[in-house]
Amino acid sequence: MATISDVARAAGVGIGTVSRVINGSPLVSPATRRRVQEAIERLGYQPNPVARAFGRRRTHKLELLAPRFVAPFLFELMQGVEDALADTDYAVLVRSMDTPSDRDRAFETCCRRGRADGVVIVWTPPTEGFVDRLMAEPIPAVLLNAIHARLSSVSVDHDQAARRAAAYCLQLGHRRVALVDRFADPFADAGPGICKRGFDQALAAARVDPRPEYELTGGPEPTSGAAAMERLLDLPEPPTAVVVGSDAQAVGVLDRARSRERRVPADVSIVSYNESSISAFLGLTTVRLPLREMGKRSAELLLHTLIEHTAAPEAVVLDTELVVRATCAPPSS
Amino acid sequence: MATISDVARAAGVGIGTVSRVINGSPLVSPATRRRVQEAIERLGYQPNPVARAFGRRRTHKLELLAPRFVAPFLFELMQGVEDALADTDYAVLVRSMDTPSDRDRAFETCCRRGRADGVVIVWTPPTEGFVDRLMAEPIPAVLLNAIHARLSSVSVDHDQAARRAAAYCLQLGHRRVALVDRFADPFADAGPGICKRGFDQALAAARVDPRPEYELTGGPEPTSGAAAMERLLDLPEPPTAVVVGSDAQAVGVLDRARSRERRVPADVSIVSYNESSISAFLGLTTVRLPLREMGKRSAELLLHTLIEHTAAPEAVVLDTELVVRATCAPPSS
DNA sequence: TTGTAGGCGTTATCAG
DNA sequence: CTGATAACGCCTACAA
Repeated sequence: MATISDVARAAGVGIGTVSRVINGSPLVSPATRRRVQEAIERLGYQPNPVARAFGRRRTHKLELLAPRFVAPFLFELMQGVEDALADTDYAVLVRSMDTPSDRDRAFETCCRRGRADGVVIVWTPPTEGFVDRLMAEPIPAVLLNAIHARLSSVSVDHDQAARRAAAYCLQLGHRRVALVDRFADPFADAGPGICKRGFDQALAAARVDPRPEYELTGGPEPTSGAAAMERLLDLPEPPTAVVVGSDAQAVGVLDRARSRERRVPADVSIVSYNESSISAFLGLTTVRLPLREMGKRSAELLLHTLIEHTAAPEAVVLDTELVVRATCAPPSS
Repeated sequence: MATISDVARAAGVGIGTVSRVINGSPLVSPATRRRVQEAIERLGYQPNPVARAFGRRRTHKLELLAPRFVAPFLFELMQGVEDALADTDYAVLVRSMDTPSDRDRAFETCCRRGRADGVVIVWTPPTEGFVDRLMAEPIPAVLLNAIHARLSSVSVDHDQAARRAAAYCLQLGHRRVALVDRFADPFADAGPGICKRGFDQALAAARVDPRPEYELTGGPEPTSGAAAMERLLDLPEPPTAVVVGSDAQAVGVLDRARSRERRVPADVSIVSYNESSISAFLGLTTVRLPLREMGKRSAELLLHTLIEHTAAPEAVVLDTELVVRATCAPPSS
C-alpha cells in the first residue's frame, strides 16, 4: 500500500506538498497540484486513517450509546447521524446498553480520550458522576432526548407533545382520558413518566379534573401496556380515551382493548407516542418524533463543538407532529 | 494526559518495560511490574488507543454493514457482536445501507485499509466486484445470513427452517398451505424468496402438490404481507395455512386476515419467520432466528481470522427453532 | 529481565 | 509556494 512519501517521490515533491494537496490547502500551485494528483491516481494512494488520526490527535469517530429501549428506532437515529457525517471522514461507533452495568461501563469508557471525538447519549439520563468526568475530559457530549443543565442536548418538547396528544382527545369530546405513561429513565423502573406534565397541562386547560387512577406508568413494552389497559378497563368507570407513552405499549393497549371486546375507536380511543412502521400499519394515531432529524442534529452539534471549540452547552428542541390515523373518534355515549 | 514515557520516568524504568506490563508480557519481574502498576495508577495513565492502533498497524475496530431491512433486529445482532468483543479492546463501527447506492458506497470503502480490521456484512448478498476487491485487500469479511463461496459466513439453514414451518402446518392436517415469501436480496425487489426451497421440500415430502398461485414473494414490510394475503383470500380456493417469510410481513398478513373476517387460527393458520417482541406479543407462531448468537459468531470468526491468519472461508450454520404460539391450529373443515 | 533505538504515516512548523 | 524535519505515542526488535 502506497504511503505519502511514495507519492511525494513519484511526483518529485516533498511530503508536505502532498499533504497540502490531499487536505485541500490553497497553498499549492495549480501545476504542482496536478502533478501530485496524478501520482496519487497512478499509485492508488489513500491516506491511512489511523496515521491521520494519530497525527491530527483526532480519532474522527463519534460514539453512539444506545439503550435497548431504542432498538426499534436505532437505525433511524443512526441514519440521521450518518447524514450529518456524510461529507466528513467521521465514522460512527455504536455501543448498546442493556443493563445498568452496561450503561455504567459505557459511561466509564466513552469519555476516555482516544476512543472517539464526541459522544451521543441516546435517551438515557446521565449520572452526575459521569457529567463530572465529562467536564474534566475535553470530549464533547450531547444528550439525545434527555436533558442536563451542563450538557448539550437535542430533544423534543415532550410536554408540548403530550399536551397535544391529550388535547386532541379532549377536543374530540372525551372527558375520561387516561394516560399509560413511560418511565423517563429506561434504566429505572420508577420515576416520573415522560408525558405526565403535558398530559396534566392539557387536562387543566380543558378544566377536566385529573383522576389518579387514570395515570399509570410502565416500561416501553407491549406487556406493560397490556397490563395497564387491563387495569383501566377494570375500573368502575373506564376511560374513553387513552394516551400512551410509547408505540410498544400502545401495541399492548390496543390488543388488550380488542381482546376485552372494546372496539377501537368506537368504544375507546388511543393516541400513541413515537413512530414506527408497525404503528403505521396498525393505524395508530400517534405523535411522530423526528428521529432521523434528531440523530442528525446531535451529530451536527458535536461536529460544531469540535470545530468551533465552544464549550457552552446548547439545547436544540425539535417539533413533534400528531399523525392522525384510525384509533381516535369522539366518545360514543 | 499521561503517556507511556511519563509512566516510565515515574517508575524509573524504560518504556519497553511499561509496554510489557500493560500488554501482560510475562517477561517482567514481579517487583518491577508492581512498581510500574503503581505509577500507572498514580498517573491515571491509559494507553492511547490511536497510537496503539498506529503502532500495531491494527485499527481494533470491526465494521458492521446493515441494510434497512434488519433495523428491527439490528440491536440484537450488535449485542451479539459486542458479546464477542467484550474481553478485547475492539469496538464496532456501524454503517447503515438504505439504498443500493448506500450499499455500493459501503462496499467500496469498508475494505480500504485502515478503517477496520474486519467487516460483518449483514443480510446482503455481496456483489462479485466487491468480493474481488475483498480478496485483494488483506481485510477479512464475514457474511451474516448470506452465502458466498469465497467468503466466510454465519447463517441459519433457511431450507430447514422453512421446511420445518411448512411441515408443522402439514402435520396439523393442512393441505392448502401457502407461502408469503421474502426476497432474499433486500436490495432487489425480485429474485428468489428465502423460504421457497424448504417450503417446496416440505410439500414434496408430504406428497402435496405445489400450487403456483399459493407462492407469493414480496419485501419484508407489513404492507407487502397485507397485499399478499389479500390475493390469497381472493383465490377461489384460499389456503387454510400461510407460511410467512418475515415477521414484518406476518403483521400485515395477520391484520388483513382479521379485517377480512377470518379468525386466526380457526379459519387460517399463520407461521412466521424471525423473532421480535412485537411478534411475541401478537402471539405469532414463528421460526426464531438466533440473532444474538449470529452476531456473536460472526465477530468471533473475524477475530479468529485476525489472530490465526487463516484465509480459508468458513461457514457456520446455526439452528433455528419453531416457537409455537397462538396462530396455528388444525384446519376447521 | 531490562533499556534503547528505530519505525509506523501523518500533520504541523519552520525556514527558504 | 515549497521542502525539511520534528513531533505524535506506542510497539518491537535488539542489545545488554
